[in-house]
Amino acid sequence: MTTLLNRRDPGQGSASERSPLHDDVVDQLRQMIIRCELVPGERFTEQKLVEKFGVSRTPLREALKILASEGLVEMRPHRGSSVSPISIEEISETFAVLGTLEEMAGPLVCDRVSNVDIARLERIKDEMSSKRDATDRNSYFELNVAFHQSMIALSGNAVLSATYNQLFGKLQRARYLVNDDQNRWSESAREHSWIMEALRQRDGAELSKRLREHNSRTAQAVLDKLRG
Amino acid sequence: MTTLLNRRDPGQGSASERSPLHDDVVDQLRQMIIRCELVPGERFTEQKLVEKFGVSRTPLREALKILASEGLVEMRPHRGSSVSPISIEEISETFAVLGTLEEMAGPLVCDRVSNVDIARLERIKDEMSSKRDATDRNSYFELNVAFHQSMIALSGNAVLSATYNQLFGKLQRARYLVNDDQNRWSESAREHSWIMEALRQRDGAELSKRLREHNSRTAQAVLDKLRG
DNA sequence: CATACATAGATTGCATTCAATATTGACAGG
DNA sequence: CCTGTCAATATTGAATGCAATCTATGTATG
Repeated sequence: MTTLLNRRDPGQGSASERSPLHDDVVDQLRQMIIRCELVPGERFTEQKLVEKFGVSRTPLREALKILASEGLVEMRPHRGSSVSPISIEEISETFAVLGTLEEMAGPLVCDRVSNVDIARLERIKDEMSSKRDATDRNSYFELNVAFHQSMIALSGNAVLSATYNQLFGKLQRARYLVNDDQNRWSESAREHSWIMEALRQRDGAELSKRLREHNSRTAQAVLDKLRG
Repeated sequence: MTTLLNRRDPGQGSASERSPLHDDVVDQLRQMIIRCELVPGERFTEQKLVEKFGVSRTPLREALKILASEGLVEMRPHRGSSVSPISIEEISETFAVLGTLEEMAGPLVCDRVSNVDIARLERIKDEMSSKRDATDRNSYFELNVAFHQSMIALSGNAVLSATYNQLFGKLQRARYLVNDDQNRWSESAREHSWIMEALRQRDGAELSKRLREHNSRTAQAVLDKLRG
């Protein structure tokens, strides 16, 4: 492959929708980091990445800056960039904050959620279950992201939602390392069902409780795996 | 003034501490935006900023990208950058999230805070009071930032702290527009004292409650001002 | 007179070049 | 043999130049 980029060229579609180059680089790099194709701590020279992606240093560096602001890469002046190491401490702290945000969202979501919204979430959950034996865990991952982020988005608080998504993203790598655990997998599916049940009943307090429980269990599983 | 930048040149001090150019630009621009010297919504061409700061377009653009990730500027492809408008909705939502994070921090802080920490916060609070009649509100502002951010930092959860600081930063502009209200000013000073009292007693639940109360009142004052 | 289109100017996106800094390796001194 | 210093190389930081895109003005047409 001469370039990793596979850009959508608007061609005739609604023109002027061409995305900046660095956005594509960001997306590609983010995925590679989340999927641990770039191992945590690994240092990369700009030259290597330039060759890999087939772009010049300017958009590449813009991409690195963005990923740095997301916490996925670290940049030290004059010393290059590297993939952020996975810190168990940081993972643990992130789970704690996410749990609090989910708890906050519970009542807000129940106040606003429509039947259509619930149906959408059910579909996502069911599709996730159908991927039970999936050989490729990437689609399961995407669905899990969609489930949780869609849920929080229903709170109607865009700042909450954006903050949540940002922190959620920082956990993806750690989750990825762990999601081959079949026990935790089915446990998680059950918890998703409980969560949906509370949502259908519009019981905000109960939804908060179950979200936190789910968060707590997931954190436990991820951290156990990382430590063991 | 030929350039707005006033860089610290390491000279002989611990060498190699030279910060990248764009960091200085970021700091300057951030302050100008927070202090509303650049009015919300205002569009700026890169050329203008290049002349103002005396740097080339490359570091300037890097600076804009960073501020965009902080939510202070908006960049649209091929259409340039502008100061993010202040949205009352967004301000309100941000206060809500901050309140939740402070509530989360309360018990954590009380579990870990030392007498030295408390003394440091007291000093900040007292200094803030001494700036009561300050003609320049900038130092009051800095102290208020220090008070709240130092408090949350004592939680020991670095992710919580970073998230809090980021959101706090997005509110600074709105606060700045409001802080000439003398009534709210003295009310706020009293609330700070109450907060310190709960902290001295290491009463986590009470600290959470008072932090949320303070947050709620501040939000009310800011939003009232913005609406009126 | 209003609207659509075309062209010129302005502005941003990307590539390349030049400068500053860090890293590596060799060599001299202890 | 180890350690500290200095030079050579590699790498990042900043500036400049070129190409692509948008915006604004003026003209033609209904």
